[in-house]
Amino acid sequence: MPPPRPARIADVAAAAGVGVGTVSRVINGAANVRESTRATVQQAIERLGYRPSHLAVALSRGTPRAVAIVVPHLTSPSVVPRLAGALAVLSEQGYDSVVCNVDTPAQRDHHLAALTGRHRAAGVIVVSLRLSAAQAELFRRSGTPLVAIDMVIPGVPHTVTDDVAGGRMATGYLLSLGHRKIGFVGDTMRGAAAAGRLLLGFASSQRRLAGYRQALVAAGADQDPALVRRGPHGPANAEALAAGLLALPDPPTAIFAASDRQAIGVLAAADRGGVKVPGELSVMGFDDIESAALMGLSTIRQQLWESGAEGARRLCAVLRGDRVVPLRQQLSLEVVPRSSTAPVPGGRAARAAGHLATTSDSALTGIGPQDAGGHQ
Amino acid sequence: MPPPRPARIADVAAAAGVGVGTVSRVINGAANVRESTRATVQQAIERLGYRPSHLAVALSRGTPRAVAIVVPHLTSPSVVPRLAGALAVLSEQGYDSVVCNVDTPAQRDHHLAALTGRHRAAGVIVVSLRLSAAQAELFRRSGTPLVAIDMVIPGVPHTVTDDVAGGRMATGYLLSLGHRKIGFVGDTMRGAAAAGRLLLGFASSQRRLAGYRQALVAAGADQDPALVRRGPHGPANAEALAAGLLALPDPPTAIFAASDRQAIGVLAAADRGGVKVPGELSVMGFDDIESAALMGLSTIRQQLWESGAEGARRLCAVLRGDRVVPLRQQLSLEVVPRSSTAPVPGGRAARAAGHLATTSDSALTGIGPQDAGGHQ
DNA sequence: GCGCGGCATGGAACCGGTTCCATGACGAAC
DNA sequence: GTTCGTCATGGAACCGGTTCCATGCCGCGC
Repeated sequence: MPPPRPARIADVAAAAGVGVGTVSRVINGAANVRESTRATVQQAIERLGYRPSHLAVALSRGTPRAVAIVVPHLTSPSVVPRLAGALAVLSEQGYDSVVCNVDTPAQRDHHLAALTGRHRAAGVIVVSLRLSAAQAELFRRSGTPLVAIDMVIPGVPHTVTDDVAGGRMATGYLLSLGHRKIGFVGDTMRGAAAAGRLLLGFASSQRRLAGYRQALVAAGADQDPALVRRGPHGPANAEALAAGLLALPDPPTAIFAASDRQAIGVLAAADRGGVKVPGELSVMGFDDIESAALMGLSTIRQQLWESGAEGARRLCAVLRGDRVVPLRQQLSLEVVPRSSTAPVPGGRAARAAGHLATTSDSALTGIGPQDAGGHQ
Repeated sequence: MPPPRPARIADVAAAAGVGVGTVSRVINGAANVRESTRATVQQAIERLGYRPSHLAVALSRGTPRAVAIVVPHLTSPSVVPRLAGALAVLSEQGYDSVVCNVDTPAQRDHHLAALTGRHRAAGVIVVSLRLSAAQAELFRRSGTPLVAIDMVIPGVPHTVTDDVAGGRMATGYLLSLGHRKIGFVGDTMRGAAAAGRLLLGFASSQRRLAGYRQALVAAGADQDPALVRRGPHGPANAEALAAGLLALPDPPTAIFAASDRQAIGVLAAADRGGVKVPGELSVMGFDDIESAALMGLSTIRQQLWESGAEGARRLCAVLRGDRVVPLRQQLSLEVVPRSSTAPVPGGRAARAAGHLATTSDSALTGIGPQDAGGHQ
């Protein structure tokens, strides 16, 4: 039988007539090896078809060459680009990426506990997941480097966006089109928890709502509590919420949904109710997931792919031993006008629309409790 | 400092006053350990906060507890559910899942070569990716178990669907609604390769086209080559292709797109051209991705999540040492009628629509070169 | 009372690398 | 010619578990 037993480093050493240390140096490209020796060893490696054991290397070096990424609700469209961005960077840096998908709190706790185990992962990236103090402490004590994406964890490098500013931008854009009665559709914590879903999106929904309110206040526009509808996450629920808004005696002329998925539910409600978009109703989403472009949905673009890539880059920096400062990294947002928004029927305004369309309004961005930083 | 050095098994043994072998037995729940000893060791483990080294365990046992999943174009909506299904099963079975996203042939080759390395992965799942003979041979020789999803690889367990039958079902459904001029929009290999994209979707597009043709022949319907349009993958391209169909002097009353993403492009073209769906044009997709439901797109449902889960289950079976027979596992398809299809305007027919709507037509399924098997 | 089987146990060998230290050869400087 | 430094090299120790084998103790049967 040709491959009775895979060759190990000692076999190569014997075949090349050298010591194991020399073979190791050749493999790792160490400097102090005579050229002729290197060639001899190289030949022996090829002749025996030798491949180093990934496990043995990792064990000797004392650290696995794999990082784990914990994501909630993998099927949710906004997390996929984040994951893809992280995978691209990690792959390029030579790391294996262990992906942990999490749909329930139990799964989250299970994976987080497991990942703090010894020699489990060189580092961990968590996406959109809140950690309990105990869990964060577990990471600290186990010495497993941690970075967060779309979630603030004290003492941990995190890559986020300013959702409050985003809420202001979306609402400000609608205001600039002349809309004054602007509805909001988003999700609640309570409903989300009751449905067994994690807090994915909740925190951001809450902050985007805050931005919505700030923009309305700043513009002196109508702030009718009846125009704010919140319920469990998901397009189907959003559709029901939007239907409620459209059934009002004096319905809004525009709706800002806290996410593109929910905005798609709003579009469905409009379609079902015979309300023309954007003729009678403007709809604004958030995230700029792939479907948004396909459906012509106006939205706030969030750098999803880039957020994953940046998180991964920062983790790699930590793994190299670099200090990552500042901990907070904030990616910018951008208004993306498409065909779901239009000036309010019969209204004036729409003067600043062209301006707002292609860049984030720095004046608006500057308002509020959160800093509006750039990259790094 | 409290944690100067993580405890290892020898420390536990010393603390408990036993040998390392005994500690190992306690950890792994071996039978021959006196109860009092077990308790002592257990206490020592907890007192020292001992956690076994994942790497050392894997190295000793001779196999990593991780499997790799190679997927093309992670951002493509149809692969995400497949991945999620596989992750769910693997996680439940206690495996780490290393995800390799592949966007170019070079990346594919790189990952496949790496994964055959020694102690790299306990097994590998490839999704929608063709392997060269050399690559398949590499897996065989390296002894790395391999299973395929949505791709036939000789000698390797694979979980697939009958795309030809699916093409027949989609076209047959449109025929049952009375449509006779039915267009096809799909992708080509040439265009895909030119764009640097992999063969993702191409092979299935080709087979779905074959089913389309079979159904037309069987129904004695119009088979105009001008109604078949193929180009690079992606909704934007599909939109252009569909626009071409709609601009024909005698345009089709229905279009079958080889995938939901392309169908969404068709919908966009209809929208842009002022063609009412389903009033003037019926549109049929394939896959049943999440967006399809949101947009009311009629489609052929493929069990995407389940395909990933089944592939993972079969890999686990191989890893347990079970023989997996037969190699081919075929998942069923289903017509999902939504609001993008309607009886042809002014037509009779639509008699069998209700029937076809909820179940695959077994008569149609039986035709053609491929077997129509069930699960397992 | 003695021999034997079985069970709990200790510990060495092993998984397959990396790394550090000791060694020997060689050239340069004195 | 001798000594010292440098460089290539061999090989043992180590990473942290699992596993197998030898050992000792015990109880049982004769």
